[in-house]
Amino acid sequence: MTTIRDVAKKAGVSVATVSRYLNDSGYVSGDAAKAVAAAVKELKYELNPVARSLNTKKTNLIGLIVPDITNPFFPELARAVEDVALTYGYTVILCNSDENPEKEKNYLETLKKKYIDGFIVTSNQLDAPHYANMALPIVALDRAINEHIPTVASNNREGAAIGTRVLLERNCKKILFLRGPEELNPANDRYEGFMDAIRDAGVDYQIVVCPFHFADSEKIVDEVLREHKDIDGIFASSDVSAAGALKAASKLGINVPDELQVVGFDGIAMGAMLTPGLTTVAQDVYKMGAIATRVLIKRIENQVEEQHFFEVPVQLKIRGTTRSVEK
Amino acid sequence: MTTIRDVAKKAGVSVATVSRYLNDSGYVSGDAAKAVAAAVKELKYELNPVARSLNTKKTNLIGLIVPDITNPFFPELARAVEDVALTYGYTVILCNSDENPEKEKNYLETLKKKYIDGFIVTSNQLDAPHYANMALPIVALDRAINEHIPTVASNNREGAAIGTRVLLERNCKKILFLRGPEELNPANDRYEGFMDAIRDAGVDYQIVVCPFHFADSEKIVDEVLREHKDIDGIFASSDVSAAGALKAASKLGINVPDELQVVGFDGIAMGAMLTPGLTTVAQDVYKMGAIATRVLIKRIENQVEEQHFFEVPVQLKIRGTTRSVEK
DNA sequence: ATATTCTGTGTAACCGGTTACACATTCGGA
DNA sequence: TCCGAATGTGTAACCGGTTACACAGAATAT
Repeated sequence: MTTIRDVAKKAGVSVATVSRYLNDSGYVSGDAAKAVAAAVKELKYELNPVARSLNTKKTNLIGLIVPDITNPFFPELARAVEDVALTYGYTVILCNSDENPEKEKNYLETLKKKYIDGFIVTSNQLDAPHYANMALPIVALDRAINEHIPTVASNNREGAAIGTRVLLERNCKKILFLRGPEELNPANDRYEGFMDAIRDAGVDYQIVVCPFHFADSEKIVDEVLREHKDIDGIFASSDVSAAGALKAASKLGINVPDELQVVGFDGIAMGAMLTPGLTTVAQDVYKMGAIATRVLIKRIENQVEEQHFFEVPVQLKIRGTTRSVEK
Repeated sequence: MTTIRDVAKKAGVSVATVSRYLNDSGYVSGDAAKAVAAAVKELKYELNPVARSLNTKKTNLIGLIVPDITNPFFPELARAVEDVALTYGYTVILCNSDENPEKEKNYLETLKKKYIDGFIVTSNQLDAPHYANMALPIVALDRAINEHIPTVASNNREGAAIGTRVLLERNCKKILFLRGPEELNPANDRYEGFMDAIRDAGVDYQIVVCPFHFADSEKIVDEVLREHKDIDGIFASSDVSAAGALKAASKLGINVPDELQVVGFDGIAMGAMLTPGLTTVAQDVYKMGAIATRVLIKRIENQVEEQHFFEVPVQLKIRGTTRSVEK
């Protein structure tokens, strides 16, 4: 393995000059630069990033902490993070937290020791002490907002209002809202948005808490639909629970969209694959990931950025689980 | 930051003794061990992994190279890899290759410089020179087999035969096989398996090449079904293309499973969410990832392991896109 | 009793970079 | 002409560990 000292010797300069040349820092004369460049080329020298990291305490590594990459919301996020990171010369470490604070903390600490440069985090624990004491750049995604930590999120509230209006405009008379877990910020924002739209609509509605989980949702919706035959619209706080609702309806022989219209939230790829295709309020997940990564890297590289909250607009995708609007 | 020298001073021993104690290597007397342990505790000493890596050229980092984490096959794989890696104290770096040899090569080289310990790779380029010269532990997943690289894969051929027989047993008279891309090994194995089962079945069949992509599949199947109204069974080489087929059938007003039965391959979560639920030959993706990770770590830690090929059995999941067997 | 091996420890080089600081020259301005 | 600033370079300490090697005393073998 050829080292910086080999290069220095070959080029007839000191290691300091070689290092300055390589990092484009301090003064290096044209002659010296040329000599070093030649030596580097001839010796096929490649800088050892680990040795550099030991000094600089930087690694060009960023951590992505998600609850579970298996949840269809996150792969696209991961993809965006990785794409943008690569552009800036960073590499991504994937961490599944299972929403478990211990696991999160463990990752945070282990990787910090390894001189990781920063984290992108999807977590509900952002106010926990291990985040406060991190002293490492962090960007929060989708979840909790903390005044010290920049956050990227969809306009969940407005999106939910939009989704609800889709059902109202299509003459739903009794709407079931599948509210997400109460400990999830975005789920609560969506609840607010639903209320914004339904409050003065003069339409009957019902709210049921339902995890973002297919089988659970199917079961819950099945029970509700059996009990309340007059429900003719469902707004689900996630596409996965919307899929569960569709399954339940299908098993009960309820025709979608003729007897029951369904709107989801998220915009995961699966929505288009269902039959009928799922009408949904789509988040621009890729964009969220890309923004979060850029913001993080800016922080890592000490470029000031006063903006703290980044809202990514949501996009309505009308597909087959809702009818066309009657005039 | 407290260093090993601080600990040595506090414990009244040399840094070598401390290092030996920490690594459980060489001789350390009971007294010395006790003194060091006390000093470590008192000073809250934590070893610096970067400094260690500079010497050992090991980092407890492994790379996971997948074509695209967004493809529903891979998140579960990634999850398995991460879970098992964590168990052994390793961390996972996620790399999307887009099947692009340049990108792959780039990741391989960049991370090798960072002293990454090994790779788990899903790639068709495994015979490319940059793999041969790696001199780093690698385990291949799902794709190409190379005699130097341990491989973990499903029994694709047998699985495809099983899937085909599902249609045969249910009296399909004309079967459409959606063959996967010809440059993909597993797709070819599935083709062989289909042929194994269909060859002497005395049933009409047709083969169409179809990428593992929803919209493309929908389009292709739509065309084929329009042309050949007598097709009453489809075996798709992937669940995603099966979903496309279902969509096409639905748009053409063909009832599944009464007029047309469909079987997929992969077992991704989406299959259960479709209506009707997709009958499929499920791969145990999690297990594949787990095995691959264990094999890789064994190699990294120089534990010999003569076995080179690990086959993971496939599991048939009968759901609603096929009828019950007539007696 | 002597040779050999095992146990235990410390010194210092090494992994491969970065950078503070000292020093020398050159140049522009007063 | 003199001085301070700008330019350019090298030495050596430093980042925080690991480990080869030398050495010493105790245990075992002959």
